[in-house]
Amino acid sequence: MVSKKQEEILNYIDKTIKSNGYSPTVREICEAVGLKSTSTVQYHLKKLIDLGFLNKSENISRSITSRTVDSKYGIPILGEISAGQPLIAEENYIGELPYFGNEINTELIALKINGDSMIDAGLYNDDLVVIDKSLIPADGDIGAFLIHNTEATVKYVDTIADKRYLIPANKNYENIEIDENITQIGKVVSLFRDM
Amino acid sequence: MVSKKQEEILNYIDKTIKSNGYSPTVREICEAVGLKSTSTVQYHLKKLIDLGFLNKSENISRSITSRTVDSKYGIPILGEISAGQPLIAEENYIGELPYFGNEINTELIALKINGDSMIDAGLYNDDLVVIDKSLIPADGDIGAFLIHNTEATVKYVDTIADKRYLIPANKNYENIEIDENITQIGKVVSLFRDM
DNA sequence: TTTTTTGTCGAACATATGTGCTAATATATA
DNA sequence: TATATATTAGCACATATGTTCGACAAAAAA
Repeated sequence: MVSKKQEEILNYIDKTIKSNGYSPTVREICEAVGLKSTSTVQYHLKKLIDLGFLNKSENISRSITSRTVDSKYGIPILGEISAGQPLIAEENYIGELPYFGNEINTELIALKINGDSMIDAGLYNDDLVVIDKSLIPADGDIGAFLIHNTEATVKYVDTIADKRYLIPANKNYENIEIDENITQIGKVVSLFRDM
Repeated sequence: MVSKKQEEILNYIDKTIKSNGYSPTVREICEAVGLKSTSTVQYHLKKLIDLGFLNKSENISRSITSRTVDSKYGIPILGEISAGQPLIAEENYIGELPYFGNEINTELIALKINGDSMIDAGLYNDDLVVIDKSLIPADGDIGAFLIHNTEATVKYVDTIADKRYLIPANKNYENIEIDENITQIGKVVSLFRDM
């Protein structure tokens, strides 16, 4: 879906916005990722925008904004995960949560808790959890996972008798063994609740 | 130190960065604050930069960054409440939480939950609750209160037999009748948890 | 193999945008 | 009142920057 070059461009844009506070120009991207024509960059930019990774205003310089970044502009909140789509696709995006940690991290997304399977861990229905995709949930941690590539869930992780399980914090739910149907999204690092 | 026009410019820049994700051009500022010459804007910009309110890279479009844009909308986080001090005294201030609403509200403060008296309501030790001082907690709401003007506490509020009580969400704690020793701070509107 | 898709380049164009200079007018200060 | 300081305007210039079009090669699909 996203080619190597496009990922490279995405990373450069994110990095630039983070360190400078404003986005790079087409020509700067050109130079940075080793392309010789600005129109090649335009070509990739258009794709990245169509995929929902970037936003841009027409004819306005340095107007690229990135959803995979960032601190001041918020953590993307994802709703229903659509199968096949990249996690941060336009379709899934339902809002934004301000970043409130200390370090800058481009790997943060937020998911809305659905149901009460984690209620004994203090995660309530409609709570928003922030997930760091760069962290792997260890035993005892709460992690976010994708089941069958479509449904997102948040559970404890633990190892029981050499097998790893998703463990709900509610006696009415069963443990789920982690197999090839389950993809790891990241570790839950914080929680936001609106009352 | 900062003239009216400069404050206006500062506000416009902050607003633009916040809503668009990138800073305005000199000409956009010009238009927005009702000036007719770009050089006048340059003049004010230079001052604001010298005063440390803004940052800017030379010859680079839309490269203005603002230092006030972050802190301006932050919610003060209060630690131990000191007796006698006003609630938002310097002494109590232990940090800042980014603002996440749409309108600007100066009536928001954040408190750190201490203990487990509200654990059955999903408020855990060390959670941060955001309190809107302009809202009065109604029966059934969770509110923040000051006991003996020194100790802050977060509890349910309810009326039992014509008397109002602070009600913990934990069977190991007792209800507290609201009397003259208890001052109301405001209503708890949201929650943050760092894991 | 032929066709389609994808990625790349170069050049030209239009305009968006920062900057510098000069002058005029207000406002404050001596 | 005379002098300095702060604010504003107008204009012109250089260049930073987004966009478009045509061409071409490599990779993938048919």
